Amino acid sequence: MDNGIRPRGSTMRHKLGTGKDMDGVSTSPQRSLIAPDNPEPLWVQAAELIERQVREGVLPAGRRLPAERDLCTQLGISRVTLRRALQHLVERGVMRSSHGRGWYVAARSDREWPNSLESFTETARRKGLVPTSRVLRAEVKHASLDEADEFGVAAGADVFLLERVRMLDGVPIAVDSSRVVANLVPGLASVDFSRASLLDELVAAGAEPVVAESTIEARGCAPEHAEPLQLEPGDPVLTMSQTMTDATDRVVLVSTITYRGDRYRLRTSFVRGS
Amino acid sequence: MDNGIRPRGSTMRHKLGTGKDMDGVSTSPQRSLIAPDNPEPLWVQAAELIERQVREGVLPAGRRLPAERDLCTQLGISRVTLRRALQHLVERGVMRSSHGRGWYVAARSDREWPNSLESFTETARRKGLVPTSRVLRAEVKHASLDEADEFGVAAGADVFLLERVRMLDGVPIAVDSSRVVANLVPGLASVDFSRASLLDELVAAGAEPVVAESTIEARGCAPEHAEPLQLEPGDPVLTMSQTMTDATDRVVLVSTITYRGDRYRLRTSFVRGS
DNA sequence: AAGTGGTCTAGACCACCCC
DNA sequence: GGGTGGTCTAGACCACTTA
Repeated sequence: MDNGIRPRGSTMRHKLGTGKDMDGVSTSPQRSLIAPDNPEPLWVQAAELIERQVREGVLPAGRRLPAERDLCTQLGISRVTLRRALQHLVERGVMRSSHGRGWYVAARSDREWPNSLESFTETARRKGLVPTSRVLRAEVKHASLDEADEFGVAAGADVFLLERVRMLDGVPIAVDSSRVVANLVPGLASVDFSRASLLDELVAAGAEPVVAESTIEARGCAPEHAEPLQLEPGDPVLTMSQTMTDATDRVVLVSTITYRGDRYRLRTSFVRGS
Repeated sequence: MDNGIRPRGSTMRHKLGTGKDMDGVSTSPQRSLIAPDNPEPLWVQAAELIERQVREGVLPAGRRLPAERDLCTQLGISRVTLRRALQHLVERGVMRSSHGRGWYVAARSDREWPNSLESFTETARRKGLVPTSRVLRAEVKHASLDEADEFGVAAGADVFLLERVRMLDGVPIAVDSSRVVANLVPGLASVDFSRASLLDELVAAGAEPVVAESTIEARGCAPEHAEPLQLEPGDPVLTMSQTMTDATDRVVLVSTITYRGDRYRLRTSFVRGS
């Protein structure tokens, strides 16, 4: 093998399968893991290929993978790269390793738990419910002193405020109140947020959140949330406040979601240690 | 450099510093990163060394690290190993990289956020408060059908039940109700849990939890929790239910913590993506 | 153009598991 | 002892940033 990175479109550097290799990871005929024009890193492609086969049931829970060194030749990648992919799948709860024994597909229950807090949309998808929104407010206003501090902008700067009732199958579940610095995403005021995702707009505008700092607490329902949530003031609600930052450390989104206590439950799983 | 792993106690393979190297990571005189008898992986040692210097202020927030290739020679490790350490520190919120520019110490605020849900003990430490416990119940009982299912044991098997009021500076904050399969940790009934940590006992018994699946919700306070929490029934409480599993997939701990809504707030930060 | 992080490789040794 | 994952290395090319 040549050293360094091969020209991504010239060399086919592994034999590989006709749909199924042994009991291991299978690849489609005529097409290897490596899509010559795929800009994604190899380890991402490898991870996606394996995860897809797990999701589709080609690799059932508990199945042992071929040995790393075998997988390497099958996929045509180095062991370091393969292990990076597998490590990624461990973090996603898809695979588990056992020193001296091998790699195993994780139990289905492990895969159903998000490794960070499950978002409203993810919950809906997992449960097969249809998420919808009713917009209460969508307007540009001037930043208060507190908001200016949070976003790191001048007080009085334009801030877009979006307040929505989030529903599952038409049943009101939560009130989402989000704020974005207006000049980060031009044209926000003209978007129909009963359908659109605020997060998608941020990503499209090049302000993708990468870190979310969250606090979660239980409170009594505030009077202004009682009507949209069909609750009495004082009834238990779960509030999650998040501050999201992009890769350049800009605060791009500040949101507070207020869930009906009896209609929503946050889920997460995490690895303990260090 | 020789190939493979050098004998960990024979070769000193890097020059290195007299307390401070340029503006970069400093190492103590007479002692390099590599403790010959340290069984920890090199990348863990490297990560700990850097994080220590960040915590102690030797590397202030925003400071740029020396280039990877320079750090490698300073620390006497390969670039792959160094990058593994740095990647680990990214996940812990200690460092950030900028393609083409360099590595930077993350803002202090980022480091104060736990990457998984902050535990009661961690909260106490962060705030400088003293965590204490009052034991309500500590007894061995027979597993109910539900408990048997959760733990994967036979109904009627011995289960240790521990119920405590958790306090900060003497103020009641939460009621913690935990269950452990009794034969996993012999002698549990004789431990004084007003001081001891149940988690520590599990670790000592070789049943260290590695994964915790958690659900979080807001409820009205149950009658039996009203007195220990000094609340009225129906007042908002935050409940977190956790199922912890060890490396061999055994369920080792099932717990429910009920926090006073007005006295506790969960904190977490996580990386979005994929 | 030089410097820096991001990706990738081939090959080595170590530690654990099981026969 | 053979197989398997875990760690580590030296060196290469690519992509972004800065001057």
